Amino acid sequence: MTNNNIKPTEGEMEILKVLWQKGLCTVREVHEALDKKDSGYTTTLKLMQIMHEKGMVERDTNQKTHIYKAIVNQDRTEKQLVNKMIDNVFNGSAARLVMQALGNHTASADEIDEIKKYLEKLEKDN
Amino acid sequence: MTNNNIKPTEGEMEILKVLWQKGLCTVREVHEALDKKDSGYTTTLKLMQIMHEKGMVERDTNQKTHIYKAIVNQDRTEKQLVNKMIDNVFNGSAARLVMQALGNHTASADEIDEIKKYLEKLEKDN
DNA sequence: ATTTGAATACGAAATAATTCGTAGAACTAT
DNA sequence: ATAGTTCTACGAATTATTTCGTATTCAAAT
Repeated sequence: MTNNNIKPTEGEMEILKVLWQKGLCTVREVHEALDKKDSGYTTTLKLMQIMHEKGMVERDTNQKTHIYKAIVNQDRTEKQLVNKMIDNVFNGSAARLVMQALGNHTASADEIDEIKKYLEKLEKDN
Repeated sequence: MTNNNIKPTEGEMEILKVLWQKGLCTVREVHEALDKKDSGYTTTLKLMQIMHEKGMVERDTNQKTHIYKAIVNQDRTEKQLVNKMIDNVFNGSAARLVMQALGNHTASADEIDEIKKYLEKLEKDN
C-alpha cells in the first residue's frame, strides 16, 4: 500500500471533499463551503488542525491566514471507504453494493448509461 | 418512509448481519458468530440490549435465555447506508460510487456479468 | 439443598468524535 | 498608536460508542 490507511471520520470527509474540489483553501473558505450552520467556525478550524496532526492535510503557515491542502488521495480514500462498506455491510460482495446503489431513485437513466459504458470498458480491458 | 431512520453504528451492523443471516439468535450465538476476540460476551450483550431499547431488534424473554430477532429491514438498512455514502462521499452520484466499487479487484468477471443483467432489467422496467 | 455454570441487568470506565469558549497574535483602518 | 476585526491555538465540555466489571437470577447437576 503506497499510502497510509487512514479512515476519515464523517466530519473529516466533509472537509476533505471541499479541499479536493477547491485545491487550496483557508479555514474560512472551507467553513463557508460547508454551509451547515450546525457548527461554528472554531469547530472547523479545530477539525482541520487535527487533520493536520494526523497528516491528512498540509498547510502553508507563512501568512497569518494558513492555507490548507489535502494530502490524502481522493480516489484512494474513496476506494477505501467503499471497500470497507463492501466488507462490513455486503459481506465482500461488490455486486450487492452496486445493486443496492442502483435500485434507487438516485440513479437516473443517464447514470445507468454511463455505468454500462464503464462496464464495457472494464470487460475490454480484461 | 415506512420505517424509522435509524443509522446503525458499526458494532450494531455486525450484530444485525448475524441476525439477518440466522433469523433467531441468542446473545451467545451472536457473540460466537462474531468471532472477533476483540471484545467480551457482556459487550455483545450490552450492544444487543441497547439495540433493543432503540427498537432495532425484538426479543422473546419467556425463557431465561432470551431470543433476539432483527426488526429493522435488511434491504432498507442497506439502502440507507448506501445512500448516505452516496451523499457524503460521492456528492449524490450513485454512478461514481458504482464505478469506485467496480474499479477494484473485488469485482470479478462473474459479478460484472451479474450487474450487467441487473442493468438490463432496470432499464426494461422503466 | 448446595454448588456450579450460564444468563441478564446495569452502572460506569474508556475511547472517539465533535463542539465551543477564550486568549492572544496579527492585520486593517481609523 | 488605538480600536476593531480576523485569525490561530488550545483546553475543555459534550456527545456517542464501545467495553467491561460486578451483582443477581435461574437452572441443572451433584
